[in-house]
Amino acid sequence: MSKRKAPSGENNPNHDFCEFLSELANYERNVNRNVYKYNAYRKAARTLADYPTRIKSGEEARKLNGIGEKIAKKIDEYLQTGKLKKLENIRSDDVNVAINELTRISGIGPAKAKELVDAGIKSVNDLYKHKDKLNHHQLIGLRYLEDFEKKIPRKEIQEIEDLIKKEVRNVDSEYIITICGSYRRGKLESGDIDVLLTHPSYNSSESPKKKTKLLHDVVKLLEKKNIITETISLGDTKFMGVCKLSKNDCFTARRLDIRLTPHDQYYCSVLYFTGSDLFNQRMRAHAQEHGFTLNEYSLRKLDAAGVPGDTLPVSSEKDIFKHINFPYKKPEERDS
DNA sequence: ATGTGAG
DNA sequence: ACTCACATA
Repeated sequence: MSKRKAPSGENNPNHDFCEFLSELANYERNVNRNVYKYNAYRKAARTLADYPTRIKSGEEARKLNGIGEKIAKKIDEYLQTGKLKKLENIRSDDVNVAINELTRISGIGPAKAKELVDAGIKSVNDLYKHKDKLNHHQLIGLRYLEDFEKKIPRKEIQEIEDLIKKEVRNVDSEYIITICGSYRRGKLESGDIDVLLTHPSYNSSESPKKKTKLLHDVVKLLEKKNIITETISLGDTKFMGVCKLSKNDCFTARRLDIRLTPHDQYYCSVLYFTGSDLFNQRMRAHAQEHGFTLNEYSLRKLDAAGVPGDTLPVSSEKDIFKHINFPYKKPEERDS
């Protein structure tokens, strides 16, 4: 789940068009490394996803933003034959197949995958023989490929949450910890564990000295307690790595991210990282319409010229909803 | 420093 | 949009 999937609208009348456009988009990005075509297909897919009724012809689609002659033709072909010749070719293109397999590994994106395929490395199996071509992140991705593709049961995240909170607060009871993502939205399983961390002593105006220690101390502690087992990357504000419920091998390795945010920005961050992506998009649009700008860090009023002013005081998620006059939604209600 | 890739 | 790793200058 750590890899982004296409923003395809679920229950819209043009869902199947969106699907094939997004598959074409990925092909252009991954295999041909053509971001312009990639963006063009994505834009067309977005347009169709927002279109309220079923498209009946290429001609009808042609009138829409981002859809020109070529895509209109594909829509006609798809409507008439139920498939796309180009897509059939792509699906049987072994370079495409190889790239899609290699990008399953955390740390391998389209560029690295292409590089590997060009060097004759075309499968996960081949990778074991060419570990010298991989960096630290990718080696971990390869080692834990099986584990990382497994969903994490809610119960397990709950246990990890309790464990992390207990150990961290035992050292400094003022740390504030929230696990965000789909877990916070009440889902029964998640792709990874996204921990948000803050401390009342750390504000956005603060010296940059303090933060360095705050995150690093937590990471060190969780390593000592054998909760964190691997570090993929560690900066002053973001940790990416691996955790296990116990040091025994019988537990699955899980992707764990910890981000440290200033206390005064905490609730904007919690809101943002709880998602869903679609909900965030909707909420930001609403904020815009009511003369505000909302991001991961702050909520600010826009002046007449649309320039952001002072940051509004926020000491809970509800404050944010209240400020922009958006009906409060519990995390469980934020799937769309 | 700066750019690129990845999440 | 932004953070971190890594390569290259």
